Parts: sequence; C-alpha cells; structure tokens
Amino acid sequence: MLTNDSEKKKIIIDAALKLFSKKGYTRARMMDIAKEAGMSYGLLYHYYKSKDAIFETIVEDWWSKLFSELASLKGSKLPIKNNLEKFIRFLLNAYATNPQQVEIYVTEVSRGFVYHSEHRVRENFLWVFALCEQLFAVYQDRGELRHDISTHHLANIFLGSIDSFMSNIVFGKVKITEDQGNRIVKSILDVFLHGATG
Amino acid sequence: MLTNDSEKKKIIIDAALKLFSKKGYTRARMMDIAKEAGMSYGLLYHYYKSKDAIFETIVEDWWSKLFSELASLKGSKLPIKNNLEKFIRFLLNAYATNPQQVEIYVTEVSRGFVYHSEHRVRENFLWVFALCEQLFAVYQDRGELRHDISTHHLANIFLGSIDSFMSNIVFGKVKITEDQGNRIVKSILDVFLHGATG
Amino acid sequence: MLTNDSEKKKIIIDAALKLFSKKGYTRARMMDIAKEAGMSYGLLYHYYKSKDAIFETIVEDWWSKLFSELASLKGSKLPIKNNLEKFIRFLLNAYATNPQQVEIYVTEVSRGFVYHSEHRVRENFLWVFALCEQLFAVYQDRGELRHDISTHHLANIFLGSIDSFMSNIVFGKVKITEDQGNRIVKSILDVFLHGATG
Amino acid sequence: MLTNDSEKKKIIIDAALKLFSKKGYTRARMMDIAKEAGMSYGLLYHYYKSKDAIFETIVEDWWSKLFSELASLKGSKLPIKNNLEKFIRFLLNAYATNPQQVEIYVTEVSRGFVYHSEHRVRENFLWVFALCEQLFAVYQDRGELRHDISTHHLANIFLGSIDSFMSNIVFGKVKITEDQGNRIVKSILDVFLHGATG
DNA sequence: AATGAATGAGACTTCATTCAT
DNA sequence: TATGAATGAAGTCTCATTCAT
Repeated sequence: MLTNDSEKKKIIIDAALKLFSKKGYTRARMMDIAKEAGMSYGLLYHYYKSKDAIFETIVEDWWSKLFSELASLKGSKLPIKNNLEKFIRFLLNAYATNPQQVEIYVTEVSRGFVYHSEHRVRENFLWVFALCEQLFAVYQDRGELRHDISTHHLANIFLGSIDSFMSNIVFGKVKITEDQGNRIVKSILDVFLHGATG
Repeated sequence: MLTNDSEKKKIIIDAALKLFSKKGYTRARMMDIAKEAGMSYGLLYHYYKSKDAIFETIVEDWWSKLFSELASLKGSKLPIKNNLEKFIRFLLNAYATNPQQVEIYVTEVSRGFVYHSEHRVRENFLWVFALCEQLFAVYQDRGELRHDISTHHLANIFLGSIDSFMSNIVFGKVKITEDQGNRIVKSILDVFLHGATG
Repeated sequence: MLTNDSEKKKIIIDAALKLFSKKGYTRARMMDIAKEAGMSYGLLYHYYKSKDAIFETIVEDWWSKLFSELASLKGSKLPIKNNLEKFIRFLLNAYATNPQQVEIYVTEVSRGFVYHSEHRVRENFLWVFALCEQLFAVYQDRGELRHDISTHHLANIFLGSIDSFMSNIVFGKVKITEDQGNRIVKSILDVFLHGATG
Repeated sequence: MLTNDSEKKKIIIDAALKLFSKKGYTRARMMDIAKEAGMSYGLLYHYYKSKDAIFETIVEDWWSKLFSELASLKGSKLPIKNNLEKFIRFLLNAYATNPQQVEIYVTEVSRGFVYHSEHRVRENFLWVFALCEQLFAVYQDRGELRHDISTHHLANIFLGSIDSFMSNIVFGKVKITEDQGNRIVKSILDVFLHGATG
C-alpha cells in the first residue's frame, strides 16, 4: 500500500506543522489540521491521542535533533571555529529544510512555553545550555577561549546571537540564500570570537 | 476621590501584567484579571474595550519606553562602550523594576506574536532593529566598529545576546544582584567588542 | 428581585430532574436542561460546575432526606408496626410529591451506579442498610421481631419489598391514590410481620 | 473448523457480558468487547447488526430462561413452599453460574431500562409479574395463601425480596456459599410465608 | 461607576458504524 | 471471514463580551 501507518502519521505531522506555524497552537483547530492533511478530524484521533500529543511529537523531534547535534559536536576534536560553524550551519540548515518546525520551536517553545508548561521545555533548554557550556569548557581548557568570562555567559551570548538571526528569518518569512547563510555564519563567528571592533 | 479614572486604569494594567506574565495571554481570563484588580469583570469593559485592548496598552507602553531609550542613545555622543552599556543596563533595570512587563515582552511579544498579529509587533521589532542599526552605523563612521560586518548583522548579534540573558533571567525567575548585573554587562560588552578568544 | 441565586439553582435542578428522569443521565443533554429551564446552556455553568455536579446535587439531596428519615425512626420508641409504617409512607409520599427524584434514584442510583461509580452510591446504600439493621436489632431486643433471622436478611426483605413497589410505580408512571397507598402499606406490613399464609 | 459461526457468536456474547457488567452498557465500547473477544471490532458487525443487537441478545436470553422457569413452576403441583423455593434457587443459581448476566439484568434491565426503552423491557417485566401472580392465584385458590392481599401485591413483595438479595450480592461482588444460599432461601420463605414476628 | 447574570460561538474529543481491502 | 482505517454526528465545557439593573 502507498500510505502505511507511519506515513499517515507523517502526513498529519506535516499538516500540523503547517497549521501550528501559520496560526499558532491555540488558533490551529483540529479540523484545520485534518483538512490540511486531507482526512476527517476523527482520524487524527486514530493516530494521535490529542492535539497536545501531536504538538509534543513535533517538539520532541526537534529537541532530539538538537541534542544529538550538540552531542556530536562535543565529541569532535575540531578547532573551536570549525565546531561552532557546524552548529550554526546545522540550525540555519534546519530552517532551510524544515522552516515550520523551526518556527514552532521559536514561537511556541523557545518563548511560548507558558502555554505548554507540561512539556519539560525548561528542562530541555537548560540541557541545551549545559551541553553548550561543556563544549565551551573544553575550549577554555585548550586555551582557545578566554577564561575571564564564565561558560554560562559565553553560552548566552553565542546562543542568543544565533537565536536572534533565526527569529529574524522566521518572522521575516524569508528564504536565505546560500550566500546570505555564509555571511551570517561568518558574522557570528567573527564577532563572537574576535569582537565587533576592528 | 482616591482612585480617579486613570488610577483605575493603572490598577487594571497592573493586574493584567501580573496575570499575563503568570499564565500567558490565552490562559489569563478576564475574570482572573478582575479578581486581581479587585473589581468585577464587567467593569473592565468600562475602561478598556476588550481583553486585547488591555494587552495592547501594555505592549505599547513597553515599545514606547524602548524607542525613547534608543532615541536617546542615538543622540548621545559617548564612546560606543558607554552607550551600549547604557542600553544593556536599561534593559536589565527594566526587568528589575518591572519584571512582569519584561516577561510579557519576552513570552508574548518577542516571539509569540503569532497570537497577536494585529499588533504591529513585526513593525515595532523592525523599528528597534533599525534604530540599533543606525546607532551602529554612526560608530562604524567614527571607526569604532568594523566595516566588514553589516550593521544588521551586528544588531542581531548584540540584541540577541542581551535577549538571551533576559530570557534566562525571566524563565529562571531569578532576581539578579547588582554584582551579577555588572558581570553580565561586562561579559556582553567584552565579547561583543573584543571577542571570546583571549 | 423575583429570582435570586438559589431560586435559579432550583429552577435548574427542577429542569434536570425532569430531563434525567425522562431520558436518563446520559441521554439528557445540557442543552435540553437549559431549554427546559428557560435559559442558555452557558448559564448552567454559571451555577453548576458540570453536568455531573447537577446530578450529584440531586442525588445528595435524596440521600440526605433518606438518612434523616431513618435516623428519626431509629430515635422513635413506637411499636414496630407504627415505625415501619412511617418509613413506608415516607417513601411513597416522596414519590407522590417528587416523583422525578425518586425515578432518578431508582433508575440511576439504585441500580445504575455503574454509571456513577464516583458518587459513593455503594457506601450510601450500605449505610441505609446498616441503619435499617440497627432499627431491627432494637426490635429483636424488645421481642417484637424473631431472632432466628439475621437483621441483614430482614432488612433485605423489607427494603426489597418497598423497592419493588416503588419501581412498579415509577415504571408504570402511575399516580397512586391515597386509598391505593394505604393498601400497599397494609400489604407490606401484613406480609412482612405476619406472613402471606393466612 | 474449531470455531463455527455460532461459537463465534457465543464468544462475542461472553465478551459483551463481561464488559457490560463491568462498565455498563454506555461505557463499554465496541472496541473493548472486540478486544475481550480476541477479534477486530469490525468483525463484531459481521455477526451482530449493532451494539444494541448484542445487548438485546443477552437480555432476550435472560428473559427466556426466566419465562420458562416460571412456566414450569406454574405447571407444577408442589406445595407453595417447595415451588417458591425452586424459584428462589433458580435465581440464586443463575447468579452463581452466570453472574455477569445477572449483573446486567440487575443494573441495565431491572432498573436501567430508561436507556433501552426500545427493548420491551417493561412488557417483559409485566409478564414476569403476571406469571407470578397467576402462580399465586393458584395457591390462593388452594387455600395456601391469604386472600385479603392481592396477588399483585404479593408478587411485588416476593419478587422485591429476592431482587434485593440479588442486588446486594451483585453490588457486593461476593460469591455466596451453599450454606449462605440456603439461609437466604430459608429467610425469604420464612418471612414471606410466616412473617417476621415470632 | 459598578455588578455579575446571561449569551452563544467555538473548541476538543468520543465512539458507533461503514467500507475498502 | 477478517481487519482496522475512515467518517462525522453529537456532546461537554470555556470564556470573551453584552446588558439590565
């Protein structure tokens, strides 16, 4: 058969992705999602327990990608510049290939978790920060990062910079070209590593 | 009389501030706000046209503060370091004195404006960025900032760094001491101006 | 004003009484109850938390009447015949004055508590039996009831007899005249106390 | 083959019996019944037209057993005591051998037929009463039952007594020993025939 | 200025039943 | 015979807003 169980689930997730990113969690109705997915709303409940379960699936997927990427970076022995570049590119690429998931991450999760307090978002965030800090600690030890600023502060600055670009892209609803992507990567790395003063 | 018209409005705004920051816009009910304000929910409609009008009032207030601060910085002739420090301190101080408003800004406005598309949030954001870019352009002209990175990118990195600290503070629900505040300011300035490598 | 808060609640209860007894709990919709009560369904939720809360109010009212009657009988020093007669008359009269409540008791509570397991129906039933047994124990001590049958069995037989008449009346949807009521009372007392054989 | 058509039907009925008695008609879902029966819920519709048809089958089976027992008693020439004892034992035994069917009878049919008005439950009940009254009329003619109480009243008292014990057993979810059964039979007969006073 | 009773659109979810395979 | 994906009617409940008093 053409569409087996997991394919149907993917169709639903894709539809939900579209609707959540377009209208936000609250304003996206199950009926909208079903219509987008080309099925009756009743069928959604055949595959997912509730609206929230659909949301959770999307979010968990994002976190797991993020965690695994960070874990892979931590294991790498590359110089800091190359490693951080990989991470920035991973995020920019995530947006390029799946803009809606990033949009939901940005609008519903990154800031909106008042709405979804049950989703352990806070814990996941802290985890991302912790992984990033551990990465920076390694580079401090190797003398590639200054010691007079805590890894926590460094993580805030680095992640915040990326986040800002992502938000801008998401809210600007723009597609970024490869060239623009390259310049963003370069800007972040240059400023983060060497500063904005010449 | 003790509470005239504008005082009542302030009471309502304060109550809404508390509830929006505690539960988020959607989950804060008019009844909750009224109870917090010590009045009946019917009366809210005497002072504000709708729930949304209350929200808008809060948000507009935030924007106008932000705009006027940025305008004042643009007019200043101080060296970049001092000027940026003023801006960072303005934001940290805003949280210290009115944490709920900052919380709403962070959770509902900064990222969550999918829910409030009618509020010209996008325009306001772009305006903040534009003002920041104009400020940076001045410093590029004065040779205090490098020219090989666009002011737009610089603004993203700078504002994103601050944003990240603010989010952390908001979501961590922590009070920051003066000393911690000083260190945050120093970290942002150091890295932004001189980079994270020694 | 003509209809204050508790009067409105009574209107709702009366409407619910009518609908529950007519259609049963499950088939009676909130909208039906509201229509019967002459108000919008939203208003029902102003006065009661949920459909179940309305049901519970009805049922609790019935139990409290029943308990207080049984307690009063237990305190009485009348000969058994008079005392039991009072109890039978209380129940028959309850049906005469509030047939719907009795109907709900019979259809939803007495037998249907599979549907309402959360309502402590079992406990209430056991309590009624216990009170009845205590009453019979007093009469066994006073020599007015035989000792070779346990009070538990006696209670089953006595209450079951009444219950059967009530069910018949409820399901027959008949009004019983005073004369018919008297004959029922006499029959139950005669057979219970002296037996069906001459 | 091992399971032919009628065996499959029996498996379904047994599963439904279990579920209806456990959760009640409304709360027992077709899917639950299918799972219990070890088949897909779609297949249920191959053997029975609807959920209600399954229920009806169960109920009709109960009624037919009851009617045939009562008919047999009516044909018997035994003294009243022996004949009534047979009837009581038939019912107690029915519970012992098929408690779920009795449970459904008690919870759904005996009182709950508001939910199933289409099932001619009222007519069946009246029929049982009528048969019982005819039986009592025979004994009144033979001088074994007093004449000053109508057969209808006698039937109510007798059937109600038994019903009460059955309900107690069902709701207490207890298994009764042979000895306890004997005592119940004796109590009912003693009180019904000779009264509760010495 | 003040109250809170009243309204009803709108959202989620359940589940008996149908039907293509 | 057998499966379970698919459908959609129906029901409960929430809450912003209106309005009579």
